[in-house]
Amino acid sequence: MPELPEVQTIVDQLNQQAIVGRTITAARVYWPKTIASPDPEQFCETITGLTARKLTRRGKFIVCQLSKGQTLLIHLRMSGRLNWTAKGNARNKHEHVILEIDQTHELRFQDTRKFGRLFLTQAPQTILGRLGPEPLDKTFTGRRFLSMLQRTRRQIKPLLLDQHFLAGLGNIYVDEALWAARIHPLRTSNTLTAAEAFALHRSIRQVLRKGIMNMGTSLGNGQGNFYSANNRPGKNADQLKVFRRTGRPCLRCGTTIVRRMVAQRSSHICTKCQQPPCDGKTPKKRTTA
DNA sequence: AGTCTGACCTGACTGC
DNA sequence: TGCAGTCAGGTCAGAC
Repeated sequence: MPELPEVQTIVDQLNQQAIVGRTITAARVYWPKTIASPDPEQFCETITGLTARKLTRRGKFIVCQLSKGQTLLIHLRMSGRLNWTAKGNARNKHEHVILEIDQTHELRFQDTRKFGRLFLTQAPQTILGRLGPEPLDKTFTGRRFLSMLQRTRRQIKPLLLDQHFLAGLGNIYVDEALWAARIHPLRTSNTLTAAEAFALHRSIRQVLRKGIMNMGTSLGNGQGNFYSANNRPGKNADQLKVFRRTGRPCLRCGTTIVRRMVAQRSSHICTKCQQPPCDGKTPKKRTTA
């Protein structure tokens, strides 16, 4: 669930906790599969005693540069959270990794669905290097995006979800960006006009910036919902124009928003604002939620 | 080259 | 009230 704005929110808050300069004084792993590499025992042994040098984000990864050339990469996947807490508070059953900080605090990796992964590595580029450009980076220009779109003939929605193509977008912000740019999720990437590509480029950056400003999107109250490191939900849900608005009127034209499956992902579309491609293909119908 | 499926997991929700 | 079935914001490997 956490996409770029949610991950950025967590990174910003952990930086406010002044995590940089602090030392990991112990590590415990309760669900071994959470540690992608090295093996959990080696992970605990290596990370203990290391000091945080810098905390940043790349795509949906939280990147924590540590002393001795080590880097901790955290991917939250669907339901991962980081809890910052005083040492010694009772562990909840979904907290799978605990890093003790300066013997006084704990950074806990909580993950209900257990899809999230932690990597401790001296070569983070072997993982991060496979990611596409950062959508909010200065070098990600409209022209560059246009040329990226022209190099392939994939459906635009799964393409935008592909982290190797562009890093950081997930289902929510892709639906929002496509709606804002009036582009149907089934359009083939290389059929977008330059004007459409520029509009989509603009809308991607806008929805992400707004998501960050609102400190992420939280939907409902479930276990998998987004909560920041301070245990606060994001405020972006009210700002969503199309995602999970099935059956309600489009905020631009009043047409009823529909939900369709596109590349096995639920997609929310205004069929008037977002004209389907003219190749005769009809999207698979799906019951509305 | 692009698309699709299943796997990884638990909890929330729906319908009977 | 309880149970079974379905679905969910992500990513990857492997088959076609």
